[in-house]
Amino acid sequence: MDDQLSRVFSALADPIRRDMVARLAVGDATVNELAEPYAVTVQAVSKHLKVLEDAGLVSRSKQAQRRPVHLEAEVFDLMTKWIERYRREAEQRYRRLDAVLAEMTGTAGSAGPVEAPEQSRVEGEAS
Amino acid sequence: MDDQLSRVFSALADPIRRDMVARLAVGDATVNELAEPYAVTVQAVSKHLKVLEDAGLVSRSKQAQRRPVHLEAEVFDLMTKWIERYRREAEQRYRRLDAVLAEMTGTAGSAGPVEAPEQSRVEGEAS
DNA sequence: TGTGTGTTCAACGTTTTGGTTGACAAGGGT
DNA sequence: ACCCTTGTCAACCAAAACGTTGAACACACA
Repeated sequence: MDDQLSRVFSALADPIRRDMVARLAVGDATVNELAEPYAVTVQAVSKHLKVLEDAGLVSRSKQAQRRPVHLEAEVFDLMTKWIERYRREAEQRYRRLDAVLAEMTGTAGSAGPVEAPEQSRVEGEAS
Repeated sequence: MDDQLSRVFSALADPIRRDMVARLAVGDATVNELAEPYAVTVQAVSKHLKVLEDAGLVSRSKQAQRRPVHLEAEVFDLMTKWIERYRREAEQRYRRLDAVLAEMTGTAGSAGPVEAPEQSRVEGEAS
């Protein structure tokens, strides 16, 4: 895993970690509090938190010997931006295709490639 | 990996797969077209597509001996809903905390747990 | 000063992931 | 009929993910 977007998606791919995020949305919590609902050891939860922290989804402050975990909402925007971008493009294309089909009224199948779009080497992570 | 949300996040955790989604947002493509930009074998790309398909992000139609890949935009909503929900909660809590802090003007540190919120066993995947 | 609590580190085992090569099925094109 | 292209399947491999146990570290408190 290299870039942050990968780390964020990867972090949220685990149900336990998603659940912990849900829990943290309610309020900060300690590692033990977070571990309590699950049938895993505290060490495992600590590792999960490290994953979330590396993704920037969570921060840990050092308060006496316990480290309250805090959810960082900003990183969510990174995902939202990525998702919205391509969802929008896909939907636009869908409408465009609809229009084309309406015009030629059923010549090509609705599953055909749209003009073989030039293989434009998508720039992926940029933006 | 069991539930769809996990599969979707996991699928998008890989840069190549995200790039393929970006490419598919422009228009449908065949496996070879998708494989062309990358330094991996066609078989590897085929596997990536299987992951995307299992996540419901992509569908493959059988057209002669080639199988055009099509992006399914709807699944994105699943993620967006999940993300927005907890981002909103976290931000609300942040504002609430701000208000509390403004009221008591700096008694507790800004990192302290907000009243130890009763360990309310978050219902996670529901909704 | 010791003892207990909260958290992390290190080593280990198992499963999943992402890649490879090689073989094979399914359909055009000539 | 033959081959050639397109894509998948199977077996294998190395590395990463997720869990465990056991030890260590950092503090509070008696």
